Amino acid sequence: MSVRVRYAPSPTGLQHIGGVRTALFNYFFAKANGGSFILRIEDTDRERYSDESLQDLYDTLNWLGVQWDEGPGKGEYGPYVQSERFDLYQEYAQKLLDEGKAYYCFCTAERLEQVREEQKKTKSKQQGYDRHCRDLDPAEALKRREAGEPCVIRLKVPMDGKTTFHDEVMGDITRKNSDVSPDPVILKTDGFPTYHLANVIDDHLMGITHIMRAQEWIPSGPLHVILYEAFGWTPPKYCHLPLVMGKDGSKLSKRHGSTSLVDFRKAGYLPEAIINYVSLLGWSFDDSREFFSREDLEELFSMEKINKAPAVFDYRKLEWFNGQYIRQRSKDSLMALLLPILQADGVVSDPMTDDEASILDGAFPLVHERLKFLNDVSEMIRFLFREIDSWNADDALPRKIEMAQMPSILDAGAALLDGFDERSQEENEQAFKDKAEEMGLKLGQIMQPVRVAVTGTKSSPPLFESIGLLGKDKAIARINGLKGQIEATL
RNA sequence: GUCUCCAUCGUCUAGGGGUUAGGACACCGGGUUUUCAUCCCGGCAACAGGGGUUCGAUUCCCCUUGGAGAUGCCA
Repeated sequence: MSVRVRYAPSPTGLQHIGGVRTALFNYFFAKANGGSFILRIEDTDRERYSDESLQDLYDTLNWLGVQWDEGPGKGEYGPYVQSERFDLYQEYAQKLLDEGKAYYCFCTAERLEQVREEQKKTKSKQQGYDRHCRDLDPAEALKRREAGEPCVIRLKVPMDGKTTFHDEVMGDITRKNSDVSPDPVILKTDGFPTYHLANVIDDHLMGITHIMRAQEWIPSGPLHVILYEAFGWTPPKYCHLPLVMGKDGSKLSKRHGSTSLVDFRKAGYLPEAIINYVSLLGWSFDDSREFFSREDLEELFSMEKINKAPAVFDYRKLEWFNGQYIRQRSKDSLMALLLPILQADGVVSDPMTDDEASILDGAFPLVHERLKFLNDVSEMIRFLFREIDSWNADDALPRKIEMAQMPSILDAGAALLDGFDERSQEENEQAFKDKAEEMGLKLGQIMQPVRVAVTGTKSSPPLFESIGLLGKDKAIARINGLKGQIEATL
């Protein structure tokens, strides 16, 4: 039987690292086994549902290059949106009702709240619902329901015995039935199913062979098995993925930093960096290899190498991957990403002028080696396209130099640029060295003021290349500009 | 509280009854270099603790400790 796995997100928020990790693992597992990856939308929470979340889901998967074999509007097992399967759930819930495996419950939210309070206060061992309506006479209950009294349907969880399910990663997991959530709601007042019901029905009907999801679902594993048994179905295989944690060891969330994929996208991360890094959260290949493209993973991913312990999300390593992948990108493909950023930041015009295009072309190699995030590009090369309004004189001031010496150093720098175009890179460097020596300075003590004057910052792409791109006249003008600014303060 | 799960460098991990416990990020040092990066070289750094089993445990078992997750008409 061929592998069929699914990613079944709830469109109630932006796609985040945890969800994407689950999606990716499912996707890779399907691909590596010649199976199908199914996308199912679990939009049963009508309160929290949002169209934006749904759009974000599609955007994110597309950005990552993850394509689903079946999903909304595509495939034989549809519909793949749970709200469109509404009637199906009624039907199956009714079946459980008819067989005495589920029951109507008329308890109000207030009563439930009270029960919970009481349990908390008395430190009762019994947790959750007190099964108040479990033994209502079914005929009586039906009458009340038909009279319009709001109600839910709850599953009758066996009160003794135990339930075991096998997890491909964890091994056997057993829970006493008395410890399983006591009679959870499977159909809500609004007629929509809860996760447990919808999930089990859909996974069964869609022929899902492996359920790969985060470990936070382990506790409801036995409950789901009980549901499968109630329907007389065989549960699929389970594979619970280790949780992704923040630095403090709790489940990764917004307070740990950016977690949504849009954030990463906006911050200038490359999809290949995210894919590579995330694939290594709870999975590994061997003792040395750590670079994997999406295509590699589609081939190499294996369930056996998933590990059990939770993984802390390390932003620094992701950054490092991002830098690596930026350097791996071809000029064209990186430019295609950089140009819109430069335009949005007003560094170059839209469309670019010929001048800008040629400067940018020359600046590319400089930037390629230096970029960690795509978005850093604007700050890095703005000075090549836009004038500098004012300088930070302290930045320009080298160690062991007085501000009063700066005008003469800057003059020397400007003078050196006079013959800049006629000299080679090496000759220019030599000229600066000679001049520095002549003035009793170290090379850096003349380079730094000039660098800050020309680029506006202490750290910049190589100075001579920058001046070459900018044009020596502009460079000289900036040097004089900084000099003027300093003189005004002396 | 209760239930379940987990436990190798700070982090991601490899390994597995006998290894100098390997790699990567981060960090520190050095080299290249006009700054910043890149790049190269080197270093620091781990089997949570206690019991077993065994000739021998980091590896297998148990306990303790620590951590996490779940305990919703959210998924």
